[in-house]
Amino acid sequence: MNYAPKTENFFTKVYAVAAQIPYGRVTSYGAIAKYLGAAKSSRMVGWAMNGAHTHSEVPAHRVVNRVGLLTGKHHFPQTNLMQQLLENEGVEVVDDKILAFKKHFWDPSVELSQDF
DNA sequence: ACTCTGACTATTT
DNA sequence: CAAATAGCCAGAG
Repeated sequence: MNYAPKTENFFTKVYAVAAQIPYGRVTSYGAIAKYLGAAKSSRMVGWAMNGAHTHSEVPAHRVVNRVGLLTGKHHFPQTNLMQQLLENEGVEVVDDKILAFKKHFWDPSVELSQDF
């Protein structure tokens, strides 16, 4: 399993993982990148999310940076949408920051079977 | 082919 | 503890 973040294959994996984020849970770009074997390519995860809007099953609002900050909110149709969606799922968000982030954190490397 | 940019992160000042 | 620095790598002009 040495996943090389070559190209689309990497994007596909990102979408596959993001799509499996449970309701009311959140994860980070780095966590996904690491799960895919590209911990250093966390940026690519974010880049992938940029095109995730074409994938209806990819809840981009559940993906935040490592401290639970809604850094990607500006990429949503509405600036507040990301926070609204999270709050709607029971995730407390204040000032673009997820409260008790660790509590809602969902680590694919742990929750998932690491088996593609 | 080159340069700049970016939904990131870890490390060092 | 806040700010700067360095890796990272794919897309766009």
